[in-house]
Amino acid sequence: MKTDRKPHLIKKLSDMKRQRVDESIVPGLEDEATEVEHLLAEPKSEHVSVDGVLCLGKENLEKHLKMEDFSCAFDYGWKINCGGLDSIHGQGGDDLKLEVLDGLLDEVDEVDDIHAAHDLSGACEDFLLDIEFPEKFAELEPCEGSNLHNSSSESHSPGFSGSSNSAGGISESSIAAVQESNGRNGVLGKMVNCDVHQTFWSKCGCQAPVMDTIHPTIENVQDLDQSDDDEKPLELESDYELSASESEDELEKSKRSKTACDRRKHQRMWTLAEVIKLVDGIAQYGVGRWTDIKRLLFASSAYRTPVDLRDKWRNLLRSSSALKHNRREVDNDLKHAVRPLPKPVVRRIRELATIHPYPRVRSPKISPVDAPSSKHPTTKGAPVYPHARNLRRKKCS
DNA sequence: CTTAGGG
DNA sequence: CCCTAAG
Repeated sequence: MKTDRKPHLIKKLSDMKRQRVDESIVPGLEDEATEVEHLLAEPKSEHVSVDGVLCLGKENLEKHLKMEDFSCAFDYGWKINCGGLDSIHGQGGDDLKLEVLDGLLDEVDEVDDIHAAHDLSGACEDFLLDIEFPEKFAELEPCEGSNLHNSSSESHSPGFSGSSNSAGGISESSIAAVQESNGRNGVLGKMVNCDVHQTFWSKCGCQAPVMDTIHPTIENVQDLDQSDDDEKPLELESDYELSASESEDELEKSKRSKTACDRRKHQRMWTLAEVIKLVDGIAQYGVGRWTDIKRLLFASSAYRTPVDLRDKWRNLLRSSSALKHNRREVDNDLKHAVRPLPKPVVRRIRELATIHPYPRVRSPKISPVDAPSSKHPTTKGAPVYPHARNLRRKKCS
């Protein structure tokens, strides 16, 4: 089964390379073209993908297969949870776990999609969500106290978002994460490979020809990318993950009309890590400081505009509140969802949501005269900005 | 330019 | 995600 695919991949790779050379630069592709360029030219990446695809005969094969068999996924997660953490500096630890787990989840997703027949995959996913996460987060939130902390005191307790200091703490640990995952080169390579393919095609305007049921997801690269932040030429944060429904959607879209291609161009799937980062950012800087959050936590991602962050937050609020209402039903849905949201994350979202409810018409009609009796904008306006406005760079020559 | 809101 | 209005 796996072996059947490999030739395809190899062929695809060379195929893709040719395409790139032939078409050189497609209009409107320049910036992104360089991305692909880097991907293909970068010796490291090249090596990875080639290695991943070709050298499956080595120990990679073992890992590769193991991974696809999902057993490795569990083992991996377990290792991180137990032994891996110890060797990692405490601060970034939780972040690492999150990031890694994010990738892990994605992979489980992938595996799930590929071997849809395997009940085991689903079980694994559930397990990871229900068991792994709570345990990991238990370290962040030792008790329910965090909840009180947030609702009672204006300033969020530092302990609340243990992963808040991600900006700095992440770098070391993420590297460790990458190193940790060396054994996954098989899968990684495959994913990189696919991703290049996907990325390349997406630049051309439309959906890449569906080559396989492989869903490229690589969090590791993202981690690396984000750790070094600021200026990383390797801008291939490629958590492309096309869900079944989505690829359907894409197909339908391109089928419908080619002019519709300019709208809904490339929507990047939000990874769990991103969502967590977003939540962290909101916890730190407050709701509405999208630019700040973007610059501080999403500096490395050229996409993800502040508006995107806001939109995502809006959606997160929606889903989280939906889950609040009838937990039973939605919970079930979430598990079947392509992108299940870990409960701890949902919890945090809800906590933040209670602090600053999304800009919603709270007061349908406030008399402009006596409305500003108290100057503080009730809730959302300015939660508490430690280092607020004057932080932003002002080009006052 | 940034944010809010609707599509 | 995209677009627009308002500060």
